[in-house]
This record gives sequence, structure tokens and C-alpha cells, in this order.
Amino acid sequence: MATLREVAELASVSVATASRVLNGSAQSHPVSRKVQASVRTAAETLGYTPSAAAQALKQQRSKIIGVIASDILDPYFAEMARGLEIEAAKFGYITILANANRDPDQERTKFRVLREHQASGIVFCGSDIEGAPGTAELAREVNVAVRGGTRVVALAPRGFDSTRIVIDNVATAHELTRYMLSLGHRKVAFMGGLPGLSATEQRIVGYRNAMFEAQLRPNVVGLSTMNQESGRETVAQLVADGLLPDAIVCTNDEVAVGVLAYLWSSGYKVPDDVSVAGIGGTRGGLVFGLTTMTLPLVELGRLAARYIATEGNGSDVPAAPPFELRVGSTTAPHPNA
Amino acid sequence: MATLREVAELASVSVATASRVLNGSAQSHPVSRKVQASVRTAAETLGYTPSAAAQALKQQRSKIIGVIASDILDPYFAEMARGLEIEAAKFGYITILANANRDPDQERTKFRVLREHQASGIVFCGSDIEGAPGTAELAREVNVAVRGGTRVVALAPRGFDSTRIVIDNVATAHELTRYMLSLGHRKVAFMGGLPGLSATEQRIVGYRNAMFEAQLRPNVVGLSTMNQESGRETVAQLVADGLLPDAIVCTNDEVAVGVLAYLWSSGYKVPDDVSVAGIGGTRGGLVFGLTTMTLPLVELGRLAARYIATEGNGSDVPAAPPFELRVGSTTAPHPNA
DNA sequence: TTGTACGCGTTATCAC
DNA sequence: GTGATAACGCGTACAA
Repeated sequence: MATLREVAELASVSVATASRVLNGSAQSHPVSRKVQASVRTAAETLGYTPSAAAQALKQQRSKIIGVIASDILDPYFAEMARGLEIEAAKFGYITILANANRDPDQERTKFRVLREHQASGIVFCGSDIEGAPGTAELAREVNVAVRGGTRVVALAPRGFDSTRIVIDNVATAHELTRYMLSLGHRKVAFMGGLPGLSATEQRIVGYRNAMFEAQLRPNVVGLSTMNQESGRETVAQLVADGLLPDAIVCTNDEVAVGVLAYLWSSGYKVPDDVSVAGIGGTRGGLVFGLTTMTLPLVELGRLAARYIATEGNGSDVPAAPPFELRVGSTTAPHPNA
Repeated sequence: MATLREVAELASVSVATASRVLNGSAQSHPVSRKVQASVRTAAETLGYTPSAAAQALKQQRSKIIGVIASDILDPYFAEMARGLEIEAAKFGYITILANANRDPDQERTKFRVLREHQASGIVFCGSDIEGAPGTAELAREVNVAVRGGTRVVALAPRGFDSTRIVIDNVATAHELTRYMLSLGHRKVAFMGGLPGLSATEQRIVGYRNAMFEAQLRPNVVGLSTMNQESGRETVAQLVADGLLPDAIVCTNDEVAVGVLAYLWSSGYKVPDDVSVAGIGGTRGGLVFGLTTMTLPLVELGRLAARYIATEGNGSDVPAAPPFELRVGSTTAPHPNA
């Protein structure tokens, strides 16, 4: 790795001049054209690459955004990560991606590593699990970091003092459930999610509220995991028990796709036999014409990246963009409606 | 951010001692129990976090693995990225994720940024596009880096001199096509992929070879993109033209799922009307019982991470693990067979 | 317009 | 066992 000094020597100038030409202050601190040219060619021939480590050390901050995702294989988080990466790149930032498996201890470990790398911001993509062991320690460490000047952004409900750019989970489920009811369905079930996961619990609240308002009994099923497989298994069980409802509100698109997979493969008609909808608006549901609450996931990532890159302070936190119902072909009015 | 010196002062020891206690050589360079304890408590109370930047600067290398993916939303790459992240973490490494959209220029930019951060290794997850502008420049820069000691690993066919841990794409498609033929299908089509993309071209070769061996005419369709939507559109067109084959070998699972989505939603029976299979073995196909060539994607990521973290040299490159046919419920013998 | 010199936080080499 | 101190590569006052 060629260093700045080597470049300077080859160009017969001082390191200061070389530095001014290659990194930054070429305008605020003028350098003659000739020297500029010779420095640049020297850098080119030597294949000079500035040391981000040295720069970070000197400037007390590095252009790094840390991303802590619950599961990078889940499209929900992958979309956020993508938005983060794209927007960060625009500002010359890079994203460091860490997986945490929804485990507070792992989150804490990753958080620490990210801080060690002087990340100027750290983004939590997933929500937390209420009362999970390690949550308190994580919160404590996050709060210390925040006070120390590290920008921390939560893109989902979190129990620590960070900047929040969060979608109203209660409202998403509430609105979606109301849509199902407006179609004339009465036996509307809510399916999937993780017990204790804030996002899940909030969506259930939204669903429950909508059901209560319609004076109907809520019915929450399959509260275990939230992937395609669990959607398939849960609906298979409902069918086996003869308890298939009129409509199913799924906690996310993954579960909904699992439901569709089972129903189609076993001869049921969607939406004739049952209406199905998800929450998220991720790519996975698109091809199936899934009705879903489209969430601005990529945009959430972008906002977080921009907030960090532009060194936002607590006062200029962007609001989460609105979500929107996307009516597909997996929902239809109830036959008796 | 508390520094080592602050910790040392609080503990009334020298920075040297503090360093020995907190980072590394506590054994090779003994420190008394008492001092160790006082240093640790001092670090704790100050919330000391070592500066990775300073360490990287001093040690001339940082525990960073750069990952350049073509599209993080594609499960194919997401699985690799996940394997990389998990294995890297085991060795105390972190992964920096960069998206490149299959654009050589973007790849080059990201590659450079990764080098600036002194990544000890950089992994390319996707294959290249033959003759794409910018490919030569990228290759040149990669080769410079490799000679400079940076470990570069390609997990897909690439035109530069890097370590390769690659699956035999020709064989995957060949084997899968042969399986379709063994079921008695004669009109077997190959669907999807990017024109010029090495992985696509190689799979087509495998497919063609198998068809030629059976003295059948190959039929490649939908060579445009390789996501679910393109699979849906392509098969819809086939149906509209009355050209639905006996069996479809898809370039990846995404395309295959798109095909299934269309067929199911429009009343076709899989595998009764047509057999469908994919390549990849990603999660997306699992819930549909998709027949697919299961590729060791996560494992590929792990191997790359381990190779870099253990500072492998050119002589101890691990071989790609074997792939395997997973027979699901989307393929069946031909009715006339 | 260019050069000199210091320090960012850490580790490693020497001395005690 | 422990403590000074010199680098690592860079940016930037301050001089010239």
C-alpha cells in the first residue's frame, strides 16, 4: 500500500501538499496546477490508496454507518439495509452490516464492535423483545454511546434513548384489519409473529382494536416465528382443524406467502375460499399479487443514512414516510356481503 | 470516547500496562492481578472502547472483510453474505457490505473504498458480465490489490486473478436437466438469466449439453432478468403463445417461484401440467416444495471468511462443497413415460 | 503557494 | 512486572 509520503517523494513535494491535492482542501487551500498534476500522476503510478484508518484517527470520526439487523435473510430487513447502503454511498459513507438474530447479547456485541470502528452512526433495523435478558445492558450501553456523540437510530420500536424513525405498527394492522372488515369478512384472524416482539405486539393491538370496534372476537394464531414456513404450517393446522377463517391478516409478507403456498398447493382458492393479506410490501409478495400494507422500508433506510451522514441532531429527525394499502388479488369481498 | 491514556491515568498505571491488560498480550507479557483488576474497573467506569482505527493504523491491517454483492435483496447473495458475516464474527472480523448492481464501475468504486479501509480481504459474491465496459479496469485494480497482499476471493466466475471458491455452474444445470429428462420429459426449456452474465451462460451450456446428449432441441427463454417477476412474465407469455413445455429448468429459484406463482394463480397444475425446477436452494423455494439444485451458498460465504481470517495463501484454497439435487413436489414423471 | 511539525490512540521495543 | 517512547499515515495550524 503506497502511502502519502511515498507519493509526495515521487512528486517531489511535501506530504502537506500531497494531502491537500488528494484529499479534500484543494479549494480552501490552493495548489498550483502543475503541482496538482504531478501529485496526481504520482498517486496514480503508485496506486495510492488513502488509509481510512489514519484519516479516522486524525479526524476523530470515520465515514462508517453500522447496521444491526435481526436477520439479513428476511426481506424486511434486507430492504432497509439496501436503502441504507445506497444512501450512505451517496455521502461517501459505507455500511457495516451485522447480524444479531434478535439476541440482545449479540446486539450488544455487535454494537460494541461497531463503536470500536468509530462508526458515526449505528442503526437498529429490528424491534426488540420485551423483557428479553440482556435488554437492559444493551440499553445502558446505547445510552452511553448516544451521550458520547454517536448517532443511534432505531427503525423499529426500541427501549432505549435513540433517534427513532418508526412506522406506526398499531395503525398498519388496524387499517388492514378494517379493510378486511369492510369487505364483509367477520371471521378475521391475525397470524404469525414473535411473542414479545414489540412490532408483533403492536400489530396485534391494532388488529384487536379494529375487531373490538366491530364487536367481533379477535383470533390470534401461529404466534411462534414469522417466516414462510411458519405461515404454511399454521394455516395447514387451521385447515386440519376445520377452523379456516374468512380472512387472514398476517404479521408480515413472509407469513402471508407461506399461507398462499399451502392453500394453492392443496387446492384452496384465494381469495374465493379465504382472503389473505400481509404487512410490509416486500418484493416477495408482489409476484403473488398479495394484498399488503406497503411500508417504506427502503426509504426508512435512506432517511437513517441521510440523518447520520448529514450529522443531524435530535431536532431535525425526519418523520417516517406514510404507509399505504396495496390491494392485490388475494383479497375479495365476502360471498355473503 | 474514553481513550487508553485516560484509563491508564485513572488506574494510575502507564498506557503500556493498560494496553497489555485490555488488548492482547496479557499472557505473553504478565501483569499482576491487582493492576489487572484496577485497569479493568477503570476501563469499565470510563466506558472504554478501543479505537479500531488506531489499532488498524498501528498493526497495518484491520479485521475487516469487504463484501461486494450484486444485489443484497437477492436471496442468492444474501445467503452468501450471511455465511460471511457469521463466520467472520467467529474470528473477530466484521463484514462491510457493499451493493454494486452488477455494474463494474460501481464494483470498482466499492472495491476502492474497501481497500481504503484496509480490509484484509474482499469477496465478490456475484459473477461478471462478459464484455461489460469497465471490466478491464476493475480487473487491473484487483490484480494490483492482490499483488499488494490483499486477499480477494471470488465466489462466482470472474475474469481477474483472485482466489476462487466457485460452484460448477455447467454441472448444476447439466445435472438438473438430465433429471428432467430422466422423468421422461422431452420438451424441456431453460428459463431466465442475464445475457452475458457468466453464471447464466455457464448454466445454459450445461442445459444445452444435456439436451444435445439426448438429441433434443434446446429452448432458452426469458433471457432478460432473473427475479420472480420475470419468471412470471415469461411463463405467462409461453402460455399465451401456447408454447408451454413439459418441463422448465429455471436459472434460479426466484424465477422458478415466479413461474409457480403464475401457474397456480391461473389454474395450472404443477407438476401435472408442467414440471418446474430452480437452481440455488434458497429459502424462497422451500415453502413451495420447489425441486432445485441446492447450492452451498452459506457455506461458500463461510469458507471465504475463514480463508481470509486465517490468512490463507494461494496454496490452501478450500474447494467448493458439493451441490445436491433436492427433489420437491414441483416435478413429476411425464404422463407418457 | 508550499513546507514544517505536531498529534490522533494504539502497540511494540526497549529500559528499569 | 512496569514504564517511557517511538512509530503507524494522515490532516492541519502555523511559518515561510
